Amino acid sequence: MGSREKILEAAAAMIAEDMTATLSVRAVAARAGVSTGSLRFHFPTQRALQDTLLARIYEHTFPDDPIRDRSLPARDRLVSCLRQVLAPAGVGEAARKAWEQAYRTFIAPDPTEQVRAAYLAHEREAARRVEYWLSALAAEGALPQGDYAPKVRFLLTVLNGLSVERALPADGSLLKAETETLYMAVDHVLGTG
Amino acid sequence: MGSREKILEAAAAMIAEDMTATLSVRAVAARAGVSTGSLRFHFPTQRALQDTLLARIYEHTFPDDPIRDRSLPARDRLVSCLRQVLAPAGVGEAARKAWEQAYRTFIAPDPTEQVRAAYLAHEREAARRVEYWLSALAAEGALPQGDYAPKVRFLLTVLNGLSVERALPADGSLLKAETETLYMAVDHVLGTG
DNA sequence: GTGATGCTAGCACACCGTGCTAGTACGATG
DNA sequence: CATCGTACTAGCACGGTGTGCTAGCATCAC
Repeated sequence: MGSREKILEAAAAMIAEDMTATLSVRAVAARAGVSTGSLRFHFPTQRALQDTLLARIYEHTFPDDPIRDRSLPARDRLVSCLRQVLAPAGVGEAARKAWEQAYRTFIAPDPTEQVRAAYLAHEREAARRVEYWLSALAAEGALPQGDYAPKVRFLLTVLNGLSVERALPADGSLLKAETETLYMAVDHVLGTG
Repeated sequence: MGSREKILEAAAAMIAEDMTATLSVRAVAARAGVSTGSLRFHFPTQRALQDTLLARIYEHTFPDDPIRDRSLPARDRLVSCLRQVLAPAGVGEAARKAWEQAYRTFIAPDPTEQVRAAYLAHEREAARRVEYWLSALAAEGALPQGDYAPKVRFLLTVLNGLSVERALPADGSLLKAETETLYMAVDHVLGTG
């Protein structure tokens, strides 16, 4: 097995064991039984490693991803994927229950290291998914390539806002407002607004 | 001037110059002309610095109606105004307390008509302020006139997301992420992105 | 043989946040 | 006056991060 493959396998294993793993150069290299220099050769930047790994993971789990269905405009696909992230937030009564759960686990208790780690795992997982979608759309030219981190954070913030608004009382049509807001956020990220 | 004040002033200056600045321990200490140990004494963790600075910014920048001050770009003014809405959300421990309050009053209880009305009053008040700012900016041509409702809802959703993220554990720089996200939202609304 | 190329190993550098210790200024207390 | 405790400052050390660089080792073409 080539070094490149050993590296990817080690990194995947580390991610699988602990979702909050940071995948540092030295840790991955050691785990793979490879030198840092070798890792650097195959993945010139740490970002490259993360990207390749991310693509590999999602390629494996979601062979036919809606993000790749080119029969729809990019913005529609991204919105649909974001809704997927939003889905566990529930609606109506379920949304309130979901927020009760979230509040009790992440906000109410003192932020011990354990609480922090648990939440950051959730957050990072969501970020990974969003980042993957953005990179997939960037591959087909729907948005410029580069550092997606700010855009990812932006979208996650919008999702957080929408999810809390699902638990709060609302006056008008939640669906319409939510859809409009989602498209605004997506249009900004894709530059299609 | 005390060290603590010098540190906060230096950090504020660095943020003002470049909103994407990272505010590392040594950079801030050097800029303030104090040692890293001294900085550590006043702010035991880097997160503490960020939180106090954020709080300082919010309490310090309270011009009565900055939206009409044409000496600043429209986007800066709008961001500054939105921060005003975000201010009651608090920072750090206060943010968690604030969310406890919000949760207990608006999410936890069954949404009786009274609860609904109370929340909607808040929401409408916030919406009114945002809409006022948008119309003021539209009057000077910073954005097209028309129906601001979708844009207002969009901005309020972003603010909701940011406020809940203040109460949740965070890994990186809250200040930087929050500023970037605010500017993204504002740039989209103003079409300046 | 002689290079050129692909890959590996490993060190060096410049950062980062944080812990720790020695030292200084100063007011309260004996 | 002397002494102690407290508030503060300075600065180093440690372990962590990503990245650049050089030297070495195969393997193939000529």
